[in-house]
Parts: sequence; C-alpha cells; structure tokens
Amino acid sequence: MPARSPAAPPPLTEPVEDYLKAIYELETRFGAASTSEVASALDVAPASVTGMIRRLATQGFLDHVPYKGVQLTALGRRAALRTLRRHRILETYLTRVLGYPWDRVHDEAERLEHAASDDLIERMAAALGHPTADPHGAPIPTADGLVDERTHRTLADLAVGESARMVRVSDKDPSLLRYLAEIALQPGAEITLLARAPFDGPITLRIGHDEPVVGPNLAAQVLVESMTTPKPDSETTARHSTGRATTSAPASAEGRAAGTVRSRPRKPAR
Amino acid sequence: MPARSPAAPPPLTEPVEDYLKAIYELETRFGAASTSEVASALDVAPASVTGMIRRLATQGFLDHVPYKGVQLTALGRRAALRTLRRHRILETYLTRVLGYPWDRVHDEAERLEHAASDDLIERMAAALGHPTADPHGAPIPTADGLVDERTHRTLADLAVGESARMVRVSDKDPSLLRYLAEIALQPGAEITLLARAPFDGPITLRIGHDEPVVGPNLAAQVLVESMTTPKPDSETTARHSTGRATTSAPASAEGRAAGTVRSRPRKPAR
DNA sequence: ATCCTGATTTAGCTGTGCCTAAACTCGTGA
DNA sequence: TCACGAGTTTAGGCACAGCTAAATCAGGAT
Repeated sequence: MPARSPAAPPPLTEPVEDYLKAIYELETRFGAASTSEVASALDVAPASVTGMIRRLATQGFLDHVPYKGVQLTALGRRAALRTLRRHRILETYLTRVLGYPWDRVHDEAERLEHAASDDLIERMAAALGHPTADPHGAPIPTADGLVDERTHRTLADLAVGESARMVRVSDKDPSLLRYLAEIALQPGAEITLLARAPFDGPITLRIGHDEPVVGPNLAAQVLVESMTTPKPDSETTARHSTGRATTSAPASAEGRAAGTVRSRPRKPAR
Repeated sequence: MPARSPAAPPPLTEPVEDYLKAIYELETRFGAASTSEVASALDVAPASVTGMIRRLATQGFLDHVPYKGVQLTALGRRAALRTLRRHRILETYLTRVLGYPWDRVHDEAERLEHAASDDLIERMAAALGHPTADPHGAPIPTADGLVDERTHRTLADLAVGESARMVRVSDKDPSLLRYLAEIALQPGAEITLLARAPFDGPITLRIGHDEPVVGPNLAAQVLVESMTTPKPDSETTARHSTGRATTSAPASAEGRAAGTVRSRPRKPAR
C-alpha cells in the first residue's frame, strides 16, 4: 500500500463529519451554533457535544467561546461543505437514477455520505450532468467548496394574491415530504397564495388546478422565490442554466478574530 | 420514529460484519478459520481477534474451541452472506453502471457494504437484472442466503493442450487484476494451455490471438471450468442463464455438534 | 517422555464517542 | 442588586475495538 501522499489529512470519522455538517447548517440558519442546538440536531446529550467541540477546536475545525457558542474555521467549513456535497449528490442520484421517493433519500444519503469516495461522488455527479440542486431544492456545493448561499422567503411570507415558485424544503421530515408530494408542492412548482385566514390561520394556495389549504406551520417551512423569470425549468431535471453556485469563502471578512461569535439574530430566548 | 419492528435484530457494527465475512471466506477456502488467519485477513493483531471472537461467540454468531479454531453458526453464516451479497452487488453496479475499472471496485464496495440499506442493494440488483456473479466471477448470494458453492480448478491445474473458460479471480489485488485485464484474462474468456515449462516454470496460454506467458503463481489464482457448454456467454453482461445459485444451508449436516472443528486440509505447518 | 516452538490467549492499556449527575455561568426579572 | 433558571461545562463511567507484552497451550521433534 502506497503510504498516503505527503500532506494528506487523516480522514475524518463519521461523527466528526456529522458534527461539522450540523454546525454548518445551524450557522447558515442562525449565524452561530449553540451547544444545545447541536445536541438536538444530532440527537446526543449536550455534555457529549461539549466534549466533541473541545476536540474539534483543538484540531482547528472551529472556534469555541465557552458558554457562548461555536463557529467553523475555514478548515471546518471546507470539511462541512464536502460532506454536504456528498449528501446532496447522493440524494439526487438515488432519486433520479434509482427511483427513490424524495422522502426516503435522506436517511440513505446520511449513511452513504461517510462511505463514498470522492471518485464515486464525482462519477455520480457526472452521470447526473453535474446537478446544482438536490431533489429538495438544496444547492449542491461545488467540489472546491462554493455554494449558492442565497436566502429565500417562505410560503408564509407571501402576500395574498402573490405568485411564486417553490424553491426548497428541508429533507429531514419524511411525512412532510410525502404530503407535499401529494399536493404537488415540489421544487419548480408555481404557487399562488389565494387566501389567508386571520390570526395565523390556514392558507389557501393554487397549485396547477388544485387549491390545497395548508397550515402556517407548513408554509413557513417551504422556501419560495418570486417569479421574475417566466419559467426557467420546472422539472427536477437538468437545472444547469439557473446560474446557481456563487461564492462562499468571504466569510473571512467578518468577525472572526480569535473566537468572536456574533450573537444570533433570533427571537429572544422566550 | 417508529420503534423498530418487534424482533428486529440490532444492526451489526462494521467490524463485526468484517469479521463474519472474513471468517466465512476462510471457512469456504480451508474448512475452518484460525485466529491468525483471521488476523492477517483483517490486518489486526491476533490478540484483537481473540477478543472479538469471544464476543461473537457469546452472541451466537460462531462456535469457538479455544486454541483450535472457529466456525460460523447458521446465524453467523446468514450475516456473512448478507454482507457478501451487498459487496458483490455493489461491485457489479460500480463496474457496469458507473464505469469503475474492475481493479478499483473492491475498496469502494468494502466501505459501502456497511452503509447501504437492503432497499438500496435490491434496487441496484434490479437495475442490473439480478446478476448472479460479480465482475470477478464471484457468485452473488441470493437475498435469502443461497450461494453457488461449487469449487473450481485453477489455471495451474490444466493439462497441456487443455482448454477451459475463465470463471473467477479474487477481487483483492488491484495490480493482479490490472495485469489480467491487459492480457484479456477475465471471466468468460476462453483459454488454452499451450505449454508448461518444467520445475514449476512459466505457462504459455492462448487467449484469443494472444499467447501470454504467466507464472505458476498467477495461474494458481485464476479459477477455470471445463468448456462443456459450447459458449454460453462471454462478456461480463447478463449471465442470467448460467444456472448458478444452488443451495448453501445444508452445512448443518456435518460436524457442527457444539464446537466440533474439522481440521483444515492444507499442507502441514512446515 | 520431555522439550521447544509457534500459535493462542490473557492482562492491562489506549482513544473515540457516548452517557448521567453534579457543578458552574450568564443574563434576566424581581 | 441579586437570586434563579436555562444552558453549559466538568467529572466520572461505559462499550467498542484496537494495541503490546507476557503467559499458556498443543503438538511435533528429540
């Protein structure tokens, strides 16, 4: 066996990849990740997260300010994006090539992402024509770590009468995904918000010829974009042209001086 | 999350699957597996094998007679065959669908076999038309644990002038596989032994229009079968018809009474 | 019959990654 | 201003799967 090329980094363990990925996702959603958020994302005890975070910090994957939170370094972000790329390419492959329903790809990809080689992932990507979004609309990072980091409005933000195109939904809740498929609310779908009952009540949509009524809870999970372009491409196919994949690296420009952690812009603790 | 169906066995860990698979392969080759054979197959220290074997024995996967050897129980054999099925279907899929060269599928399958769900494996098998042999000619166990356990002669056993069809070679040595591909010595190939130099010397073959000369060492690793059938199918494709997959279970009929281990039929220790 | 040697097992230890229980911090509400 | 509680961290353990070194066993050679 050839003794691993010069400066090859030791491969990350499965839990390490999971932690980095989860922290990345929390960071992009909230601006920072707290111990308990990571704990509940990974379904482990908070004390376990503290331990793992200490190790990851000493290995240079993240900065940790005790009692404050955690933030990925460039190294950690690169590792997280690599895992995310694998996950999303796997999901796309399983759906498009092997006929998996979109509510069942997450768990499978979750396990395969740690076992697949870069070579395999790139072969799958090539077989798919280098897709830029997974079946749930999540952008696929490029091999050198660039992602489309645009944020989107949710279905709940639409005004009455407004139309939009469905962009994305989380891949983590199978029953939600099954329901969305039932009412044809999938990436690319055109939606018009017909009515909204008062007091955070149910929302009536038009999707094709159907007029499903959904709760505000569900609506808040569905990301949409305004329909400036007439109809770029509706199916889950190709999607080369849509000009995704912009930058990601410049996170270095902001508060990263030795452990600075920006407070997350969320509703106050209670 | 649904609380796992009634009597679902806890999933096996990756090392456990590796041990069972390795022991199965040693058993079919030698009739029994010794601690040191397992150790060198898995590239771990013999002491580690002793420890793992004890655990596997208490869990009912194998019978262990201290200082003598180890033999799989029906439970252990089923687990081993399940892993073997995954491995070989993965190898076949990677080769046929994703264009992997046959010398690089082993490592990839080795990792994926622990991560892929039964569902994924069966989808791949279906996409391949339920293959019965992998790219190296190894028989693929069926989902309910039946394998073609026929043993074969090796290329080294052929008489001068005899013809045969190449059946199988181990998937574990990439450089050997690359060389075999170079001289077109792959499953299905028709071979005639033209000459054999004395004193265990090199062997001259005819394969198509070429006449490669190979060492006895190599020849002993290549399994062949006589060409009774005129020419069933030569390529690595299909291979439905070849009537593989017979029984496997009846291993119970022989020396399995509480730890009986048949001594292996090999050349005496020195 | 005994001894030697190689194979095997035991003993004791390591690092991961998880756990619970207990101690500590921080920011807030009174 | 200070105490409370939610959120974190520390302390102490456990299971897994590996290691080395030392002890033990089996079986062939003397």
